[in-house]
Amino acid sequence: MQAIRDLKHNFSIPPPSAMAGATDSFHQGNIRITLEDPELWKSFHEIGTEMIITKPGRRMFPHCKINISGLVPYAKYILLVDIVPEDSFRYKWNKDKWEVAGKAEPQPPYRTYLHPDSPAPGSHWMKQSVSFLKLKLTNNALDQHGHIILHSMHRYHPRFHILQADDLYSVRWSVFKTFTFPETSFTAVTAYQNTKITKLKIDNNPFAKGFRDEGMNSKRRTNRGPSDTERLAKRLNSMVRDSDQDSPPDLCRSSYEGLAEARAGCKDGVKDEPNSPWEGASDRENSHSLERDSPLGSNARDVYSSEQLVPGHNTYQPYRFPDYNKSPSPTSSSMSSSVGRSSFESRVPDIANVPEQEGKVTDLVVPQCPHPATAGVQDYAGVLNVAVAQAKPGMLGHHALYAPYSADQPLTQWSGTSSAQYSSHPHHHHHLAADYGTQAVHHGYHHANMADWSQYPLFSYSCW
DNA sequence: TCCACTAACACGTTTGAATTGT
DNA sequence: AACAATTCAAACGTGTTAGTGG
Repeated sequence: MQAIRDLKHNFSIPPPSAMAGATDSFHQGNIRITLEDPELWKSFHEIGTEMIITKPGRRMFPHCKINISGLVPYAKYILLVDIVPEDSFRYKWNKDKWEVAGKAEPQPPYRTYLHPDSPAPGSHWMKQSVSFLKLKLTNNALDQHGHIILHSMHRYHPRFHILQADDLYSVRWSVFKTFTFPETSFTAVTAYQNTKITKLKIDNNPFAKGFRDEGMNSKRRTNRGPSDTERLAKRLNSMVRDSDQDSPPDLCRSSYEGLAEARAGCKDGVKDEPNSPWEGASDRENSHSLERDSPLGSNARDVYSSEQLVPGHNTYQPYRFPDYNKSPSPTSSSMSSSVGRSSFESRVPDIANVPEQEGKVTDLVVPQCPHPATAGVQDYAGVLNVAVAQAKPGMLGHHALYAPYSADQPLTQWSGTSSAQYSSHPHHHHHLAADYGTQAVHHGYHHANMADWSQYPLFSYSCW
């Protein structure tokens, strides 16, 4: 609990003058991240990526793996991943298509995954690719392992955060870079719905090799003896132990290298697939369009583009669109999206010329107060809600921090730069115009009013 | 009846400790 | 004695599917 208090203090709001200076000083960097295996991600995205979520937790596939450049080699950074809702709907799989099934359920406890190498020097992050292999997704709201909790049949996308800090206790005024990749959006499911996704996963994931041989699945036991109970207990024990043990670094531990060829072949096959899994989405030109996937159309896309939302899921609530009935389906969204996302589509032809894939990035200023604030609900501002697989010296010694869900934090407080402000950054827009689908969007978000920061946490308050 | 979900399943991959070699 | 390479068993991760429950 002392750790929480310390963090709370570190993330409290500093004087406006301090903020202005710090903001300038951190803009000298040019941090870039690229998504590894972009073709694989696109292959999935074109079909409609599904991620299995289970009670004990399931890894993502494709994995979140990135390459980073532009960091100060000797400065220390913390890498975080969180997964945020794509829209405010619940979906269902109906006759080879995803359809809106209703309003989204209330957000589960918000969690952020902290890369186990954090904090590490920039040189460490840049010398090799950074994978979040051990990030797990669960649908268990009471999960004790620190996995990221999601709702089944809801759509999400991961965000990558880079924070310059010596450790979680000394987060200073720094630019909080947030990156997103449109092709990493996915639907959380408890069982695969789209058989094409299943096939793609089996073809690309070595762990699924056991299911490649036809006929083996017919072998199923009907008698489940006591040994099963023992086995289950054993597995449960191992899971508990695993959650408590230090995990080896995730850096460059990918075991899926050498799959590029199979992937390329797979992708080609997908490209020729005439049917989109999203209802009414038939325009191949929009195969990379996010709004194709969302019944919100351009509105949803605007929310997506406003990647200044470092706070938890709950901050999305006010920006959701409860009258989803007005958005008939992803079909209409596909049509209306051209206005809101013109820059995305215009850059599609340029993808081939883009050497590497970058994430959409957001700059955020992480506040820190030199003086501890008195206890109070608002004083929880900025406490990281982090799931960490491995604690380093100086880091939190806990594997998971939990946050109560609340939906009373207006997104507008964090979106001082919505699409309008976003457009005011021509440099970033250039990236958009040239590289959508492969390039990240870079948002510069700077809050003009300190009151905005003082009222809302960077991350939801956590306790354990 | 439908649908989302769970648990058990079998098997390939990964991991890391133990062993052997230099 | 120290280090590297190899071996091997346990643990892990995977999609499938029967069963469950709302």
